[in-house]
Amino acid sequence: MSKGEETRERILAIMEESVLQKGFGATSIEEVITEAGITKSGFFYHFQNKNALAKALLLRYLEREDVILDDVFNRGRDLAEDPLQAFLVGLKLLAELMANLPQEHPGCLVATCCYQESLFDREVRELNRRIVLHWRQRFRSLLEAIAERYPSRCEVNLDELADMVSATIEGGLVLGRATGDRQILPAQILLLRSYIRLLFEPDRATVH
Amino acid sequence: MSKGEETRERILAIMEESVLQKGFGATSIEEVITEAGITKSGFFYHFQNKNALAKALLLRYLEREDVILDDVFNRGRDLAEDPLQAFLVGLKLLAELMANLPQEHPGCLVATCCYQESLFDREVRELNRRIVLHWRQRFRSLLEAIAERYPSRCEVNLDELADMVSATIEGGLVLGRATGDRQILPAQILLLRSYIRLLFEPDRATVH
DNA sequence: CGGGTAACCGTACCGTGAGTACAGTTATGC
DNA sequence: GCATAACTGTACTCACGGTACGGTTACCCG
Repeated sequence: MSKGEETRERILAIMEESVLQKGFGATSIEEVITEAGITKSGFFYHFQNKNALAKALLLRYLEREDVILDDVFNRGRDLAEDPLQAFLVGLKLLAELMANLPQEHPGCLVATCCYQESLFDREVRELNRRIVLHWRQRFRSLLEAIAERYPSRCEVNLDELADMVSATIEGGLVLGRATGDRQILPAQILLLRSYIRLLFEPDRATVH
Repeated sequence: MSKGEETRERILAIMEESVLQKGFGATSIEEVITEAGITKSGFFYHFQNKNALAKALLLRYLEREDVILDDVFNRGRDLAEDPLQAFLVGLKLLAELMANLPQEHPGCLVATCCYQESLFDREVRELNRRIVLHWRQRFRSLLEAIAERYPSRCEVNLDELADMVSATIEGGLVLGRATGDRQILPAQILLLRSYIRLLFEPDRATVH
């Protein structure tokens, strides 16, 4: 990594932490460059403006999220070859991961962007949109494998069900952030898990 | 309503529309007072600062939300006396309501506040927290009536299940906003409804 | 109908933060 | 060792939140 890339990465890391903690609008360039040990000119050498920074941040975030989700659901697949069990394990691992996040868990950058729309240009919004559709695709493919093997107890659209995973995470983050209760997000993921079980898991007397 | 209250209300209405569309930080006092036809002095006569405005906005929002939710779930109760059926009808009505929102559906002020935290003081954040707990209470009481009559197929915590209603709405709003697809939110509410059915509805061959 | 107060207006000002301009400087990699 | 990348420094502009404060208008109440 060249020196330039290194500085750029440092800016992004500092920015991300602050944005997730305080929001995008409330994070000033000045405080970022102070912490990064550079000057304003240095900052604008790397990023045209705050918008470009947001875009880079979203891209970086997307990649990291992908790695985390890949990891969780791949481990699920390793532990159980059945697609349903694999997904359920993945959700449980995800819930555990979210429960053990270090202090003040971060929100989601996508949601942050959502509620700051006018600060960003069309390109950023389009990127935001693509991320959500990417998540849909990710979860849909897992759900398709499940639906192929197990009939669902209730007719559901797989795209919508895939969105439900994202929506649960986003919703759980909002509530967790609003209340300051970090257990809400993992609890919501486990409720989603329970729904998936009721939907696809073959009959038993009563599930517990 | 006195002239002062009228102006205050006008400010709040203009502010709310803009905040839901563009976010809190991106809505300037100047543009609000221009649209309201008053001066800066006039604005600061009514509100100490932007924070006080946010607080008033949240309170107003809470009341309106309450009216809407009361209406929807009371109508559910009127249409079916069984608490489960009443809740299911309420959810369906809510989904319909959300599907038919006029253009660019607004986000949620609570979520907006969540992702702008540092802009607000402790009082606003505390208010935000209380709103979420109020929602929990609201849905919990409906769910308790259901759980009393119907055994659940799967052990669930009623507080968490109550939160799931809020989380579904918040999550659906985020996704809808990010993608620009207004159908996501109602679809998510219907999925939640399907979960409630699977959880509590007595056995039939297959639910459709 | 007079007066007091609520509901503003006008003007001038400050601090902060985004962003621009542009010339100069240091460091790095080939 | 030299070109270029990676900055620094200084000096602005503009928008926005917020303050200060004196003056003005409108409304309600006795």
